[in-house]
Amino acid sequence: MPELPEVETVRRGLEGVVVGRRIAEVQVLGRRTVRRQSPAELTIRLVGRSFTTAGRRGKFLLLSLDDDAVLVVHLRMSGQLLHLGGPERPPIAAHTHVVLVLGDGTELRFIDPRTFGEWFVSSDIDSRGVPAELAHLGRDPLLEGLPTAYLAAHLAGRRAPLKTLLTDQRIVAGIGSLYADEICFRAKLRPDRSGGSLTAPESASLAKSARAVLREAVRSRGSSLRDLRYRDLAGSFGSYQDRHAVYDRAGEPCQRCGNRIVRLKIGARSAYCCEGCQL
DNA sequence: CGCATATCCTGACTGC
DNA sequence: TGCAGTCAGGATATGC
Repeated sequence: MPELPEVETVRRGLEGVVVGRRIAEVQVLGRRTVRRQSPAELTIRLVGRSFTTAGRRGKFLLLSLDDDAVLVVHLRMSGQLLHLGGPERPPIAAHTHVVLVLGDGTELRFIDPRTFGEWFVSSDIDSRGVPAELAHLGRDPLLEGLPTAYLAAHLAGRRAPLKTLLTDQRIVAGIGSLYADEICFRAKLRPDRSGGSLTAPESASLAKSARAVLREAVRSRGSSLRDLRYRDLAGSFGSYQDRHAVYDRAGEPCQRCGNRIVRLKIGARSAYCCEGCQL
C-alpha cells in the first residue's frame, strides 16, 4: 500500500526519467483510472507538453507541465508506475490502465489491479504549487516537517484513536496504515489511544517518531510487502519491510519487550501493536 | 463539527 | 482440488 516513503521513492525515480521529456502519446486503456475528467480531455491536455518538475504532496505525485498545469497521479492501494527504457518493449501487462510514450521513446506505464488509483490534470494551482483538488491536505512531514505543536494541536480534544488521526490526510499527508502502526510502536503508544488522552511528552514522542520512521523508510526506499506489489519505477523492491517492528507481525515476539505482537481492530481496519510496551 | 460506517476493487489467503 | 468466504486499505460519501 504505497504511502509517503514509497511515493517519494517513485517521485525520485520520475525526476530522472520524465523531467525535461515531452509526452508524445497517451493511451488510456482502463475505464476507471481517469474519472475526474474524460480520457479524451486528459489526453489533449498531456500530448505535446513537457514535464518540468516531479513533485509530491502526501501520497499524490505532482508532475508539472510546461503550460503550468499539473498531472496528478495517486497509486492508492495497488497502483504501480513502471518506466520502460530499453529498446525492447515488453507486452502490456494485465491491469495496465495508462501508457505515456515519451519523446525519447521510453514509456511510463500505470498498472493497477484494484483500479483505485487515479490520474487527472489540474490547472488550478496555488502559489505553493498545490492543485486546488488537494487543498485539503495537511502537513507533509518530509516537505514541511511535523512540529510537535502542530500535531498536538490536532490531537487535542479528539476522542478518535491515534491511528485514525495519524492517517487522516487533512492532518498529516502521507501516513497510511502501515506507517501509522510503526510510528505508534516507536512512540510506545497504543494506536487505539484517543488523541485527546496524550500528554505533552507523548505528543512530542509521536511527532518525533513520525519524522524518524518516515525518514528511515524513505532511506530504505519504502516497504515491499508479502505480495511484492510495491516496486519502484525500475521494478526494484524496497527494504524497509525488514525493519517493521509490528506491521503484519501478529504472534511474533516484540523486539523491545518480548511480548507477542497482537492485531487489534480499529474501525474496520487492522492495527498491529505490542501490548507489553505500547501504552 | 466529530465520529462511525459503507463503498469502490481484485488477488491472496483460509477453511471446509 | 475446488470453491466460498474473508481480508487487505486510501479516499470519499453519507448518516447520526
